[in-house]
Amino acid sequence: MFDYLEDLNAAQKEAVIRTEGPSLVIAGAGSGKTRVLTYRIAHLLKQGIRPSSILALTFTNKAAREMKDRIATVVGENLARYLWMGTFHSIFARILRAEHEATGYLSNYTIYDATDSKNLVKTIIKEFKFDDKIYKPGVVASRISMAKNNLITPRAYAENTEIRTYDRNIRMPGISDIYNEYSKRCFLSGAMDFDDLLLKTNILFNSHPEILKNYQNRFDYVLVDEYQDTNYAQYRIIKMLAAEHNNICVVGDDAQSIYSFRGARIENIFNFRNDYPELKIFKLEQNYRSTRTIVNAANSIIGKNKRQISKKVFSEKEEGTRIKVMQALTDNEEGFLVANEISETLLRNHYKYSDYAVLYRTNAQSRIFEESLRKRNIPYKIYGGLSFYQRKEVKDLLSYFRLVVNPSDNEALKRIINYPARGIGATTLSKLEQAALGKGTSIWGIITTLGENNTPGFNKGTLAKIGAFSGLMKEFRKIATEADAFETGKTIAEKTGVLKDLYNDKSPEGLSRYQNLQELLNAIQEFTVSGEEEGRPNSLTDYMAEVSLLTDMDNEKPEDRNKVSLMTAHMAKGLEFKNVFIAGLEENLFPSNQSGEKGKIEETEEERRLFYVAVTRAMENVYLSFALQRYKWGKLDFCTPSRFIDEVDEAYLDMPAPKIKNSFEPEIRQFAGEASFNRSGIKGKLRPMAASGQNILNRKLVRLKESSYSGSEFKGDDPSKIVPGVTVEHQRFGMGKVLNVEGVPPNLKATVFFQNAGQKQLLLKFARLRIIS
DNA sequence: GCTCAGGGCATTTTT
DNA sequence: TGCCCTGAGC
Repeated sequence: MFDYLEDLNAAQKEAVIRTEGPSLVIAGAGSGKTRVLTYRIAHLLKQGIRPSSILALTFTNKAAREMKDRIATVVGENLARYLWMGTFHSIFARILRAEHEATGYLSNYTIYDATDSKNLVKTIIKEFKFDDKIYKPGVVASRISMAKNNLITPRAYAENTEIRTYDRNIRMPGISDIYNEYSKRCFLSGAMDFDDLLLKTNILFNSHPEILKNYQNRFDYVLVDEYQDTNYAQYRIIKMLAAEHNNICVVGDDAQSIYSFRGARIENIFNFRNDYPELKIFKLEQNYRSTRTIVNAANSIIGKNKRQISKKVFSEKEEGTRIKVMQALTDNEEGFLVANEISETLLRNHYKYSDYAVLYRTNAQSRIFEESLRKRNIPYKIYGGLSFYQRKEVKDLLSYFRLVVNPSDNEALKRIINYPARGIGATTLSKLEQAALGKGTSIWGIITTLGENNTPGFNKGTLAKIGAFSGLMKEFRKIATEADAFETGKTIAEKTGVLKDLYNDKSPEGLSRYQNLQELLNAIQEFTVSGEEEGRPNSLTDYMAEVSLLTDMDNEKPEDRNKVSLMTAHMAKGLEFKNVFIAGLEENLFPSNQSGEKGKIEETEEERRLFYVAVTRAMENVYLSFALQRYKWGKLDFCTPSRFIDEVDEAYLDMPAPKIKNSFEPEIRQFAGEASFNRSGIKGKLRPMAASGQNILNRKLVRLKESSYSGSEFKGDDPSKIVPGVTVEHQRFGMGKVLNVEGVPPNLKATVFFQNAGQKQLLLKFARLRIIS
C-alpha cells in the first residue's frame, strides 16, 4: 500500500501526524491543503480511530466528496464511508432530523431555499401593508439571514437597540416584526431555511446539554476546512462540539477570505489562538501550483493588506512568463482579445480548452465572453447564474415532492396548487392562506378539513377543484409510503401532467425543460438504485432530505469536460487552471472603494483578497484584461483600470499598468430615430443614444408570438413578415440577424435577438432591435 | 385568470 | 441591457 507520509513535505507531514490537541493549519494558496486534510484523516483511521468518531466539515458537497474519495483510496472504502464528513449544512440537517423531538419540528422538515425565503418575506411585507418600495424582500431577507448567522433570535432582535436603530435609519423599522412573523410561518410550514440549520443546531445544543454531550462524546476529532469563511453560528457550533476532547484542527487561509457579505468572519481564524492558547500552528508555505512569477505577483498584491497572518508563500517551480496586461477600448474588443489569445496559445502550446478560465466579478459580465467565444467556435461552460435546481420546471416538480413529504410546506403548495392550471387562482389561494393563518395551521390543514368546515365560504365549483387537488396529493402520499423514490417521483411527474405539458412543447426551450425533468428523474433513479445496493433507505423522503442541499456544482456532466470555464472569481476558489484571464478589471466593475462609510478598509482588503484568489488559480499564465469603455445598464461608462493592477509589482507584468484616467475623447456618433416597433407596426419614438462604435437604437422590443430562432431559420413568424419595414438581410453570429429597418439611415443596421419570455406559456419570443454600424 | 406593455432596478452567494 | 413585477384590459 502506498505510504502517504512519503507524499508530503516536512510542514505538511507535521500537520498530518500531530493529531492531538488543537491545531491551526495556515494553508497558502496551492500549498496542498486538501492533501493535508485527507491524509490527516487517513492517518487517524490508520491508527485505529473509529471513522464514526471523526467529524470533518466543509463548505461544499464537492469538497466533501473529493476528500472522502481520496481517503477511500488510502484506507479503503468501507472505513471512509462511516466518516461524519459533509458540509456544515448537511451534517447539522442530519443532526436536526435525528434530534427533531427536541426541536419541536418533525423529522421530515423542509429546507427552504433562498427563493422560498424571499417569497415568504414578500408575502409578509404585503400582509403587514408595508410600503414595498421601501421594504425590499431581498434586503429584508438578508437582514434576517444576518441575524440568524449571528445567533440573534427574533426576540433578541427586537430588544437590540443597535440593530433597531440601524433598521430605522434605512427606513425599515418593521424588519423586527417581519423576522418574528417569518420564523413563526416557517415553523407552521415545518420548514427551516439554510440559516436555520445553523441557528437551530446552536439552540438545540444550548438548550439540551445532554444532547450536546452525546455529540461531544461521539466526535473525538473535529476538522474544519476553509475556516476563514466560517460565520459566527458555525464558529459557536464547532467550539461546542470540540469542547470535550479538544482535538480540533482547522485549516484555512486568511488571505482567501472572500465571503464576508454572507456573514463569514475572518476574525475566526485570527482569533483561533485566543480560543485555544495551547494550539499548534502549521504553516504550509510552499506553493505547488503556480510559477514563481505568479506566486510573487500574488504576494505583492496581498502584501498591501494590513490585517493578516504572516506567512511566506513561495514556489520552486520555474520562473514562468510574466503576467499579461490586456487593454481594450470596448468590451467587445476585450472579448475578442481574450478569445483570440485562447485560440492562438491553444494551438501553439498544445493546451486543452479546459486549461483556460475566464474569471470576472459579476455574472452579468459573462455575456460578452460567451459571444466572443461562440464567434470563434470555442467551447465554453458558464458556471453560476441560474442553477439546475432553481430552474422553474425543476423547482415545480420538486415542489410536488416537497409537498408529498411535508404537506405543511406552504411555499411548495402555493407554487404548484395551480400548476398545471386547475382553476385555483390567486383569490382562492389567498382565502385559503388567510384561513390557515387564522387557525394557526398550514394551508394543507385547511384544505383537508374543508369538508366539515368551509369557513372561507367557497362555492361548489371551487370546492370541487380543491378537492381534486387534495385527492391527488393524498394518492401521492400513499404511494410514497409504499414505493421507492424513483417510482414515486415518476408517478407524480406523470399523473400531474407536468411531464406531458413539457413534452408537448416542441420549442427548443420546451425541449430543454423536458430534458431537465428527465435529468432530475435520472438523478432520483440513481439515488434509488445506489440506495438499494448499499442498503440505505431510498424513499422520496430520504431523497428530499438530500436534494435540498445540493447545488449546481454537484452534477457536472462529462460533455463539459473539455471546455473553457467562465465563472465569477468567487466561484473559482479551490479550483486551478493553467491559464487564467481575470477580465473586466475596470474600476467600476471590480470595485475597490465604492462601498459606504462602514468598513471601507475591510472591504477594500476583501476585494484585494478576491483579486489574490483569482490570480492564484493560475498555474502558468495570468492575463489581466479590461475595457476603457463599457455599457452598463445600457449606458456608456468610461472606465479606468482597477487600482489593483497598479498594486502588482511591475517586475511581474509584461507592461507597466496603464495609468489612464479618463483621458480620451470618445468618438460619439448620434442617431435619433423616430420609431420603435411592436407587433402592430412601428410606433413611438426611438430613444436617441450616444455611443461610439456601436449604437443602441432602443430597448423597445418586437414581440413575436409562436416563433423562435434556431440555427439559421426562423420557426414560426418571421419578423420581416410581422413588422412592416423590417427585412432580414443576412445572418450574423449565433443569436442575431442583421436587419434593414425602414426609417433608419442606410449605414445603420439592426440585430434581432431572441429570448424566452419566461412566462407561463413560453410562447413569446423577444426580438431586440439593435443598431450596429 | 390570462396576456401584454411599461416601469423600475441593478455585486459577489460554497449552503 | 435584461429581468421581474404590476396593473390595465380582455
